Amino acid sequence: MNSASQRISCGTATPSLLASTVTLAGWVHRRRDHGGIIFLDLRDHEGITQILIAPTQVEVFAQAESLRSEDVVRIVGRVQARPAGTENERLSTGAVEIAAEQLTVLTRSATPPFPVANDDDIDETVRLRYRYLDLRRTRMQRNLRTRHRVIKVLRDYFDQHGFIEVETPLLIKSTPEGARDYLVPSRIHQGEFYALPQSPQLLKQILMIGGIGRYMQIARCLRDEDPRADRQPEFTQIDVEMSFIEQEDVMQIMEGAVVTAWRDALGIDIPTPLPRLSYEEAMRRFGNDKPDLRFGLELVDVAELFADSSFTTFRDVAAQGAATRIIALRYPGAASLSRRDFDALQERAKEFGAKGLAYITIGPEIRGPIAKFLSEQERTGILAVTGAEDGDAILFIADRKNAASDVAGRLRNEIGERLGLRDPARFAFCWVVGFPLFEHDPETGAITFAHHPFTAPLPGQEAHFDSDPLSLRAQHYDLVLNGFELGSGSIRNHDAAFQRKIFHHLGLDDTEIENRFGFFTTALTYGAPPHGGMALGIDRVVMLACGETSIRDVIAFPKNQNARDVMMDAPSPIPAANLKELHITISEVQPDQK
RNA sequence: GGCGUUGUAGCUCAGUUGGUUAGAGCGCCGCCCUGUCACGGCGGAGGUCGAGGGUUCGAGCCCCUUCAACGUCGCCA
Repeated sequence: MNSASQRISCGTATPSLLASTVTLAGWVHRRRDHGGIIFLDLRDHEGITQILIAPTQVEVFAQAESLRSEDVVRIVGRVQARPAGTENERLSTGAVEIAAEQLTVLTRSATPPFPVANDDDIDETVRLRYRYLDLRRTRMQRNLRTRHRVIKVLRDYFDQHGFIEVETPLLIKSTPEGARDYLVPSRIHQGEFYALPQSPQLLKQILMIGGIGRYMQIARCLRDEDPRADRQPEFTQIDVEMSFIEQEDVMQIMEGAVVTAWRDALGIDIPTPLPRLSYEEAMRRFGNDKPDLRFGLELVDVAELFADSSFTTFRDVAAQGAATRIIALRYPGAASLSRRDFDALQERAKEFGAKGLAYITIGPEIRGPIAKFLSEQERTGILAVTGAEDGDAILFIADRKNAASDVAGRLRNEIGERLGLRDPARFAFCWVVGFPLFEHDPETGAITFAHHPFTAPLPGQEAHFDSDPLSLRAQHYDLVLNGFELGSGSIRNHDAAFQRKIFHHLGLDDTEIENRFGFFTTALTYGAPPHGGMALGIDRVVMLACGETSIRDVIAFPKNQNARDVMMDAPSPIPAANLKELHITISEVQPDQK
């Protein structure tokens, strides 16, 4: 290498370097070979610089002719202004080019299976198999850098607010509630298993008992459940816990965290305070405990309009009062949809769990299968409460309260999607508070916790604790963005006896409590401070910040929807000797498996 | 586990009512080209039509089974 040359990156070739000799290295982004002259676009993590290979440089020219996409080269050359009229305004380095004097091929690349030089959509399996090539592309470079900046800003924010980062172990005890655990067999202890943490929940609470005061961690969490676009077997939370605080304190800190992240990492100002909705209100207006507030189209209760209706289906539902809902949902512009379209919409509603979907269309006349049942008074009332206009359709969902809300909420999101109202460049945050403490498990009918069993109820409900547990509200708060739950938190029970009472409500006897949570209930007896916290799903935060629709696009090495790493091919069988050492025998292997 | 969509060249896709030898663009290989920047021109190679079975004189196309990817429901304290 020329010792007199200055090392620069492919993103920093500027006119200030004119006439100096520089060294730069990178990947061959593109080669434009004109026969008598060759242009190389050289790329590294900072940008692209054009290299000029002149025919007078005989040896360099001969080597450049052999270059192919993604070969790795080092160039020594002089920075020169591009001839007038040949500047490239789309490149930050487009005013200059490097006239190559030396060219060293550092590595040859095999022909890439897909183009690295653009962000065209490629089958995701292929992207993941060759993830190192995908990571070179602009999209993943940008996403991972955004991810870094968001995490960096959050770490700094919590540091400035007196939090310290504490690492918690990955090999912990299985506590078989909630999600399925990933298990790790113990070699030393035959037949025993560690679990990988679904979250550091109990550990961070014990850190509070340990006097840490303000804890945060960029924490990896592992749950053995089926992946989705917004769920991975392993994912990252920014996990927070605080002592001697109340719900409002945690919400203020976390609100500040996301607003700071958007401002300092993304350059976007989010108006504060963030809107707050009660759980009841969210379900009533949006049919969802994570409402997408980028658009209106709110759910409208119309049961009272049908109290004396000749449409008996609705009248019967309305007669059941508060246990049921009849919801009207405006679908702007849908009056022109065909019968087929509405049939498809009804199918969709049934997929969402609806028993049926009634609808009318608004125009000079009100039409639709149920129109003939509607009195003039009902028609007027419906138009008034929904605000529907000519050209709209109105959908009706009538069912038990929770089912109707849920179906209508899903339909609302679907309509918002169809109408293009879910603009990824808009960020509509909100808090949802006042969740129930307990709920019915729809399968067993038993009482289960709505969030987790360590959540404290709102104070002042003692009178109902035993008589009507389902009426209890929790000190539990969710942060929601654009219809995604970004994070969930609560004030925790810090009284050992009360925590035990909660466990009893959930059907655990003292022996089970001792076996599963004994270490924790014991810790609570030694002066646990009042405490609470929250965790934000970083992958979802960054996904939305990047305008992506899958968290796989903001994770360097994600699993596919079958929980498989297709680059490494994991999971994979292991040698019998390893199994033996772990005291494991495989009881059955399906014959079609490899 | 259920449902939906998709599966054709390395990549992105087209392929009519079932009908001769399955196509395009990009990429790849060769030749030409001195100011391009998605350089251009000429030529060429490249296919288990996801897999298996069936119907048919004949299947990329129709039927059955199956696999995979993505989306979704269940699931995700």
